[in-house]
Amino acid sequence: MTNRQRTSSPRRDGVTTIADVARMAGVSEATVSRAMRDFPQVRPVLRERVLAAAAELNYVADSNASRLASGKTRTIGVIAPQLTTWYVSQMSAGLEDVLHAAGNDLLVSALSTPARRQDLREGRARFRQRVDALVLVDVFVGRDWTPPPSEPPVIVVGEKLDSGYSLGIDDELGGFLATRHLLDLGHRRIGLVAGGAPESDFSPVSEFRTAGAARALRSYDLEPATIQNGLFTIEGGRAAASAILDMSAATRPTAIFSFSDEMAFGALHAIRERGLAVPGDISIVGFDDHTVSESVGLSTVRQPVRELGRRAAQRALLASSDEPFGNDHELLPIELIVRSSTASLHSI
Amino acid sequence: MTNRQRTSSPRRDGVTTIADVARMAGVSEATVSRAMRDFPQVRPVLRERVLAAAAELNYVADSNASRLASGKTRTIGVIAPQLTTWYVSQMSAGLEDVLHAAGNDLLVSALSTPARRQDLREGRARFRQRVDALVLVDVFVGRDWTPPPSEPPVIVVGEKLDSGYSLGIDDELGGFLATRHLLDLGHRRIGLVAGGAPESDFSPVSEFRTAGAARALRSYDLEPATIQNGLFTIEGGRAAASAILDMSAATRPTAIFSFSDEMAFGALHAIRERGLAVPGDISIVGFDDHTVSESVGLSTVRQPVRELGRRAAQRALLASSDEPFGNDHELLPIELIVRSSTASLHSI
DNA sequence: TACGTTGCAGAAAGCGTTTTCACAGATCCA
DNA sequence: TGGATCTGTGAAAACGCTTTCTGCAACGTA
Repeated sequence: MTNRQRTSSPRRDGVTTIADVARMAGVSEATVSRAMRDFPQVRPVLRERVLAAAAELNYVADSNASRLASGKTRTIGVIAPQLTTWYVSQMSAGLEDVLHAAGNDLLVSALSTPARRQDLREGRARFRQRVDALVLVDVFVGRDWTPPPSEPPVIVVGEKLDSGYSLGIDDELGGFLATRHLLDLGHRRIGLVAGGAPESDFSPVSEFRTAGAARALRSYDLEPATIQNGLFTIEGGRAAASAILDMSAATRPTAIFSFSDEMAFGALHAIRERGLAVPGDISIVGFDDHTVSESVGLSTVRQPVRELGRRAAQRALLASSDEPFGNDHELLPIELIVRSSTASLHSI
Repeated sequence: MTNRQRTSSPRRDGVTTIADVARMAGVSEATVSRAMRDFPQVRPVLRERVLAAAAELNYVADSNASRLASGKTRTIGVIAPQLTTWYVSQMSAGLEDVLHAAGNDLLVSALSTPARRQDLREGRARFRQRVDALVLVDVFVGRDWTPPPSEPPVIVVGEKLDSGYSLGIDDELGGFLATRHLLDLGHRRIGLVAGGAPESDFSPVSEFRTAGAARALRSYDLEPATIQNGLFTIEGGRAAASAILDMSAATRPTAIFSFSDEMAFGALHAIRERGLAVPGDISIVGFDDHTVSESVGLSTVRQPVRELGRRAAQRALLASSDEPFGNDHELLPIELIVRSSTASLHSI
């Protein structure tokens, strides 16, 4: 009965601590700590002994204790307006792909309410000291925003930042490609279904895609026939499309460019509800290349969302180590995918 | 120059600690801790002073330190085979709904590789001492599985457990409803698109839905025309449907019951690829009521996934406090939604 | 007046790691 | 052969909280 010192009253039942391993391996706690983390200065013999003991006892370092001692959480946080969109779930999967492989964890948080800025502040507060880095998906901070010091480094996805690290795609180009495709097919009255928060302006992403669309239209001396806010939701897309279909026959677009596939799905619904056919009566092109877009034959602009997530995670990992981590805006390629939802105007 | 004691060298720059607040409010750290957590035994005057100081200094307790001291993480973990399915992302959203409101965090992890059991063990190990409770979504542990002690309590979604807490829907009933709907429409050759891991058996969920389908068919002295494994993915659904469509005209089903809407989307694609029409040439009913199912007019069995997530979160919260937390299997209601992908056989 | 109580607040002892610091022994160089 | 430089290890000091324990007043109660 010699153990009465530290082994006396563990709070949670049989959790083994570093002390147990040290005792079993006959070394100090410090050596266990070093051996477990593959530090070079521990002799192979001892390392083996420690690892064996750890395995035997099924020991895993308490992450909270190690965080407290080291200042590293091995956790990356992701903040997004909502978790249910296809875009965000793909992104999370991409993040998880690389974080898991690197032994890091993913902490997610939604900014459900509309008061974006405030929530972001709140979101960051909740994550402060909890994560090594933060990935902001689709939460638009304003390009002049600069991450405050004494807070975890931030990776912004979907918006270009003046300073700091951001990544995304060339939205202007995407808008251009989709619109030119429609123009190439002979369409001249083109309606846009853009997106943004309910009562606020369109999101920066929308602005850029709109600009791209406008550029394409300009070469024909045209303007968008109408721009509706589809809120980047299926239901919103349906409402937006309804509004477009309600236009008088003379002005009603013959083609719709929806800034997300999900909104396009809603639009498809609205179109079918009225007994109209796609692409017979109206063409529609989306954006994203949603997983089900191929199934429903939706033409779209593909963006590599999961890959975006992977890159963001790599960057976050980099930022969380103390690597020099410069300002940059990384752009991933996009691609127009033509399926059966768009057709030549003259074939009607 | 009186402060040289503990204030000397903070590791991360200007992070304010409880000591700062204590000093500013002129009380002890213990009192700050108590005041911040609304403990009753601190005088209102002091509480005010503390809260004011904390606000002034923008103080937030370091969660790792408090976890270490208290043994509570205020974090719930969720483990799922993959993050990209609609089902899982809805579930996560539901979890987040209530966790966020309760001031808890959500830690997510995917079990990407096929070796389920092993991964689960690994997943749990990674989460050990990191979360107060674990939610297992769609990872099938076997109904006789019982959570090991000295690990966080587990909530299982989608599988009924003999002991422990689980919740889900009545899958057998769901299978029955979908199949009877098809039978009511006059279909007699019905193909099933079930799901499970690539090389393994069908998942328990699939087994139950199959049983329900069999029960419905039995009243007509029938059996499923075929059962294909669609892997619960869109692509898998497409392949499964292709296999079905390749059957000889005499045996080919006139209707398909797909165990998930996503697989049904894939099936729709396969059907359209062959120039066949839905529901003209073949009827199809799905399962889930995926967000885009309404848009594409897919008949389906709706299950309240997000609500399932909310319940799971509530239960996880309960389990993480030391509430008595009995064994139970909670069932949420499901509902057949008839849209335009199913039609009477005789109308063909 | 003396003696429990009770209510509040501070001191201090953890919580389980990591990391600095000190140190013994081995190795090196002149 | 003596000092100087390495190497590998352990002791002990953080890390920033929570919680127990202790103690001082103020309050009945006898």
